[in-house]
Amino acid sequence: MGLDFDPIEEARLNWRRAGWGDGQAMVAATSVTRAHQIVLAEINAALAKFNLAFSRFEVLALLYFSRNESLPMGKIGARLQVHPTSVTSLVNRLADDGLVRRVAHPTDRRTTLVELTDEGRSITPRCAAALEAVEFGLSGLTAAQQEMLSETIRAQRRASGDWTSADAAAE
Amino acid sequence: MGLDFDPIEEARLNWRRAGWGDGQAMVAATSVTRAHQIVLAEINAALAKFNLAFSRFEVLALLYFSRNESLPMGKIGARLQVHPTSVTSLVNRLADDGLVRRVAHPTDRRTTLVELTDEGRSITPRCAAALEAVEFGLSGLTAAQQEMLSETIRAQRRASGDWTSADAAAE
DNA sequence: GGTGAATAGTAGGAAGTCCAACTATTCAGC
DNA sequence: GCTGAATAGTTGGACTTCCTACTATTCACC
Repeated sequence: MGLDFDPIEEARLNWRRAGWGDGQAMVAATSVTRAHQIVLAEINAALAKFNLAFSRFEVLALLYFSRNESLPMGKIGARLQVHPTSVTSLVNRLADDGLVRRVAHPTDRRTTLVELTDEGRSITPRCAAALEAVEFGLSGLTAAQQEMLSETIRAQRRASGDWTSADAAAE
Repeated sequence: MGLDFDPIEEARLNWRRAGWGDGQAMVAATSVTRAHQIVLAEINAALAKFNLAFSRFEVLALLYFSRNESLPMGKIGARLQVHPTSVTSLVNRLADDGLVRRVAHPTDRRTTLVELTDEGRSITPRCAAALEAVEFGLSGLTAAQQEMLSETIRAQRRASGDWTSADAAAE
């Protein structure tokens, strides 16, 4: 906020001056970190009136989209790519707020299903509208820039093995 | 891991199907979140042997680059764009590990200076080399892609007021 | 020069994330 | 069918982040 220069550009100059490299990867990684910070802050501000944070909304949206509005904990973690303990924590808080409930799996007693409550089902589209209204914190970018950002990161995600290119059989 | 489809592309389809919008901003924001997750995980893995996390390395690098290898807490927060309480927490842990120390400001008794210890000074370039070796977790991208990513995010950062374009007076 | 606003930093608390360790359940193979 | 490996979740702890106070100090202005 109070700076009169781009701090990341400054870091690149310092990095080069120290002979640590061209600073390109450093700048890219730092930019990603900062972009995440910006996006998360604006998203959370938009969701504050619903008493939600982005990660919790992601769980609600995932359930909303799924066939029976219910999914096992593990599936949620795999889809959102978060740690099992994070899923436990998120579902705990969502359940505290009455937006989801835990249900026993009919055949596998190891598995816990999470399903939307009526309140969860009703709040989810309203949250989505609030997020669309602020363009997920990315209103500083044109549609083309948003697209380019997504595509570039997609290359990185593919390289990181986020998914296998659909030649393989189903799980 | 484990998925045979791109979960973000899947989310875009669901988003459209529900009539919530074109999903472009959602995909971009989700991509940024995931990119941050990937980058942070790889960076932290590279720094694990130094018992550091990225945010702590950022503090060390900033001090390393500054004139007297010391800065006020507040300046650190402004440069790294993190909350004052985060700076307190980071400096606490760096000080616990003997990499920095707190020093009283000579004239302003409100201010606390943070300066590198000998150990901090010696570890910093070695961490930088470790990060360059893994390209900050972005080795899945070409140099051109890294550059494009940085430039696109730069537009968002400018729109978010990360800095004022050097026309304004100093702070 | 004394009062009130601004500034610098810290403390306590909530949330999110990860890890390691643990319980419970299911499955595989002899 | 029994034993051991694999799977599903949870618990407790560490770390990072932010927020809302709060203390201490400095500055601005009457």
